[in-house]
Amino acid sequence: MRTEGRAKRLPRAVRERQIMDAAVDVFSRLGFHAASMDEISEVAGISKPMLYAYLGSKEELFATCIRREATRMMEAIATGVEPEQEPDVQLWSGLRAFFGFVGENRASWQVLHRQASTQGGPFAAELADMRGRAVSLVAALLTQSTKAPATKLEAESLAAALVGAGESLAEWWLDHPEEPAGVVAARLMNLVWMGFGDLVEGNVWHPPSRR
Amino acid sequence: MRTEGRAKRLPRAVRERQIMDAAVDVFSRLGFHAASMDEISEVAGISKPMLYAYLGSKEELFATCIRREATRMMEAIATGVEPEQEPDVQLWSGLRAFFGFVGENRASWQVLHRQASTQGGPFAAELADMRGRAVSLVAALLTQSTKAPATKLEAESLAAALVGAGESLAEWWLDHPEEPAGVVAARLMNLVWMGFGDLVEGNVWHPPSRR
DNA sequence: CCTGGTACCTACTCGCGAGTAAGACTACTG
DNA sequence: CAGTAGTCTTACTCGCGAGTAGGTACCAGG
Repeated sequence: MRTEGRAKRLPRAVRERQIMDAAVDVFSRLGFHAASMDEISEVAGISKPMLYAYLGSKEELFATCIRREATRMMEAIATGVEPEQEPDVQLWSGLRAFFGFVGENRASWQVLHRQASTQGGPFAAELADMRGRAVSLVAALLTQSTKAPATKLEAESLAAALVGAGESLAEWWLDHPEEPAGVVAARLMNLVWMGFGDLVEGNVWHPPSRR
Repeated sequence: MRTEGRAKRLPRAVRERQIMDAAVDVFSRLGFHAASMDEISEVAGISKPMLYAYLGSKEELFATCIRREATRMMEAIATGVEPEQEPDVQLWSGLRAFFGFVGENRASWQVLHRQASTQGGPFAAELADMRGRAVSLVAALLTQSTKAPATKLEAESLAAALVGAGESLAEWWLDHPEEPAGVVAARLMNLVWMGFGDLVEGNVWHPPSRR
């Protein structure tokens, strides 16, 4: 708890990471507009001019946050899924990785999705870019697994719906933190793979064996 | 296009509706924080003190907007679905009513969902309340249609997932306005009723006969 | 034609937050 | 022990937006 005095001298790279962490924290709690550069600098443990010297304007800082967190998340998902497995297993791994990331990085998800999507301009574009990558991933998975003659466009739109459902469920999850990640992921898996039509008949999907 | 001069004298009730319409418009375009009372008053065609005299502070005004739009939407859905039909048909009607409303009232949906959910405090509570009503509706539908021994809790959570998926798809739709409402609704219907497992086999859901 | 009440206005105050000017402290390099 | 490059600060300016004081136009009923 420092309140006064000079901050310890640190190399630029380290300071920049501290500042980014503070920024993600504050943006996620307050939103872009309500967050003030004063508060970010205080949380980061430095003074405002440092902020401007290192990360530029408020908008630049926010965009940088989005890019960093988006990259972190896509990497988490990519390392969680192995391309040679069955389609449903791949989807299952992807969902678990996704919800795992969101669960352990609520702030990241907040700033990424909730904040970025409500501020217009370049921020939403940044987010849309990430979503596009996710949709392509799922679409490829679907195309690969489809036996029926489905068009590329149809796969794309279904993938978009699934990604949307995932985003939404994560959003919902933020307000119901008591549920474990695995349960939420399994719920979505069942919903999108089996459908209500099967579920009300008692047919559920489960992962093949253990692990 | 008035730019100067006095506004026509109007009874209070009429003015209040004009102001609410303007507020929904501005809040949806700019978000709560970025929206200014000056701009709302200008769009409404009156001066700022009128705003304060009639609708109170900025926060009160925003909360009033949310309540009004939430009520409008729930009514639109309720009138669209007939309780004596088959479960899947009920769901289908509900989805069409929902996406129909969102399509014809983008601004309402923006202020309702995107804005209300990002501002904390009483706004999110207002929204959560509406979502709760929607979830109960769907949960009842599911419980009624289930033959398997599903718990109430399971129905609730599945309903939450479905409502979440709907919210999300509507959200996505805002950024892809070229799609017609019926197509988006059908997509979600297929996804949640059939599931990918069926869809990749070529099994799709369709409404029973025409209309 | 006066008298009140309601709709409506111009023209402020005041705090908050983005962004900056100008300099002070530290540490390494010769 | 200079000199210099990079870190860090205090202490501002300045505009914008929430909320208000103190009126002016307009329409009743007497």
